[in-house]
Amino acid sequence: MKFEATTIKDIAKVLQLSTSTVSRALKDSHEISKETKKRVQDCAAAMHYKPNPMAVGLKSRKTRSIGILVSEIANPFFSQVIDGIESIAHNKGYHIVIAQTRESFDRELADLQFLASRSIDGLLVSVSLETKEFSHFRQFQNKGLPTVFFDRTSDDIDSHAVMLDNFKGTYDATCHLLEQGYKNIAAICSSPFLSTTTERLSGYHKALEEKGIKSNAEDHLYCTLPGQETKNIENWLEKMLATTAPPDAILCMTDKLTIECMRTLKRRAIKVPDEIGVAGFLNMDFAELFDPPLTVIKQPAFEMGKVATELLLQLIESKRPVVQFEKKMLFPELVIRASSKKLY
Amino acid sequence: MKFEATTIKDIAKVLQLSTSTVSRALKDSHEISKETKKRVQDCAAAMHYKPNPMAVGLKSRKTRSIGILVSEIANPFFSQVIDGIESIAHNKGYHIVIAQTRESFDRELADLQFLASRSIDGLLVSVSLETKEFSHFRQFQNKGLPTVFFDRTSDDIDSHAVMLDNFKGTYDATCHLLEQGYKNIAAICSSPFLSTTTERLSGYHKALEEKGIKSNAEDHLYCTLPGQETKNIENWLEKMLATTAPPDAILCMTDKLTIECMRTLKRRAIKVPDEIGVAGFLNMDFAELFDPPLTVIKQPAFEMGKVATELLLQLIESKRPVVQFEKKMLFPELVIRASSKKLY
DNA sequence: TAAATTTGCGCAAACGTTCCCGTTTTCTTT
DNA sequence: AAAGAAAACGGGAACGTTTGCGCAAATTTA
Repeated sequence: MKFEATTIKDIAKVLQLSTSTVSRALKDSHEISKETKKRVQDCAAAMHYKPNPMAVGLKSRKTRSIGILVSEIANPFFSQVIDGIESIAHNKGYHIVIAQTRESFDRELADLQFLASRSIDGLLVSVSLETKEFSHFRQFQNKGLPTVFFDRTSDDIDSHAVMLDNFKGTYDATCHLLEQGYKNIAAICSSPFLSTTTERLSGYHKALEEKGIKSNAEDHLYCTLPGQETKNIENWLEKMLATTAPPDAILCMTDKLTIECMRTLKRRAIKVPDEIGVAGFLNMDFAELFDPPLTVIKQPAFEMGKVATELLLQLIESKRPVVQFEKKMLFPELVIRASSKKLY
Repeated sequence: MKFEATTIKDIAKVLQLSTSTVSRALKDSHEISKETKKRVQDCAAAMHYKPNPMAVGLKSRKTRSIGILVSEIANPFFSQVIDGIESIAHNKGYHIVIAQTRESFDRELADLQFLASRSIDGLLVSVSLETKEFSHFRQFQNKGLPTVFFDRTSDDIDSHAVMLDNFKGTYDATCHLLEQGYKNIAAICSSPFLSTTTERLSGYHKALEEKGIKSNAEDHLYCTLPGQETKNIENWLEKMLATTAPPDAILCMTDKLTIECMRTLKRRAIKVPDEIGVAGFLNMDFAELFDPPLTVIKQPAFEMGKVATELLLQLIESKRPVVQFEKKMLFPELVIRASSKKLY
């Protein structure tokens, strides 16, 4: 199947002009007369002329498209971020091209190659669960690929980044749980190699510390393997409940973990918040409809997508190499609901 | 910022060969000697050669990317579909390029232009809420753009399509509600111009008819305007509850409407299912965690994305124009939970 | 052993744009 | 009125690939 489209040549032939003149006329160049410009532009409109992006790209070495590398498109948080990215990109005339790593480092590597082989002008990345070092990104950055990290990022990479104030998120949530009177707050978190995890853990620890509570690391569950969350939580909970001082509250540090934690508690018929309090990250605007309504830490996901894209476009369109990088921080919102209200 | 990459020319220069030989050697052509091929391929690997997609695209008129046009990326149903699309596309070496209409016909038109101006090899579409006719798609199809519709589609378009058995979805759900003893089942649905809406309505009507119940159209709420769902449902519910025979159950015909309906009921402190039963479309795997656990019609969204993409790639890669079009139908799953269990 | 075929490679055009240089015509300037 | 400048346009190379054709050398066939 082929797709015939009008080119500059077609217009040139119809109007008895050269392709250079047509090209310039379409660009509203000063060295073309008013009348010729009008003729060309009218003709182009009539013939439904659209510049061939690949020809333009080949000349200009620009594609007007930006790549997105995330772990899972269907994760509501990421799809909200992508929504934000698209909204800015669309305004500025950029396409978005998406690849997902499914939390695999190998796929991250492959996708990066795939995207970076000059079919994108810039890259927006949230690294995979398995990613422990960033040399592959640095390599492409050094080759001139503008890159902005969001959500999951790292200190030892020189690049723009947009992230949540993760510390504040868990600090506030933990303080809230403590205020409610919970004494023994356990934590379920993702891979300890993720920046988000360490930041969230330290917010949690800080809050405990301030109350003179020392948290023992055995209370933490690290879900390092993607897809194993349910089983991990199940086993961990069993173990925790059997201890002499079982937790009276759980803080879940990612959306998926919050959901899976609630699911496990429900399956085991453990009442929330009666028997155990729950708070956690969750980026859905209907957490109020849960049983019980969930206390959540909400991220400005859409906003994060927008900010990251603005930074990236700024990078792409800058004339001279950028050496000063910005780290933008966005703020979480703690929405308190029944799941964390201690009943006396 | 520029992005230098090795080209075929560079390899040719290093190896003292012509570009044509290099090109052919990389394609494993039979008219190049074994040794030369090896030299070229080794050299290409060493220099990290990647073919320039735009140059290839310009020659071949293929981009190895497929466009996706949906109303909302962040809608969980669509993001699951996109997940399915990506999984197939990635395997076959295709990029995905996404645009969202935000339910606006004008944006649909603009995005279609944007995508179709030869930067994609094929298109996957779920039309906007406002779309009442399909001539714009037909126009691009006739120009040779392979197009596959999914979810929201139409009978009067000649193209592959993948859709849900919407009739079965609402028929089964309505039968279930009737079996539970609900007598007066109201319906909340989306725009009546959408294929999904009419099909879902007819499944609902058929089930009622079989029980000798005639449904009056005044019981239906049509949410035609995107973003107005909450207000519409609020007003409609108020009106309905004031009638002499208020509904004892509600069937919600899209994910968003199900959520908004539950939210409204909760806000008005109407007990489900005690005062009113609820069932509806919802594509989240944690509907069990709602209060009450929700009876839902689940769509195989991931599967839908996969099937649609397979059809599209088949279309793209077919030698001769395809004239026989397939309509594939996928089946919904009714998951019965507490929200629709009538209490006696 | 001469003719025919095969093997292996290079030349150059093409894909649709852009842009650096001309070249011609018209308009200023002195 | 002659010279210079500006205005308006065309020629053609280049971006990185692919591919039909041509051509020499090596190999097979009669």
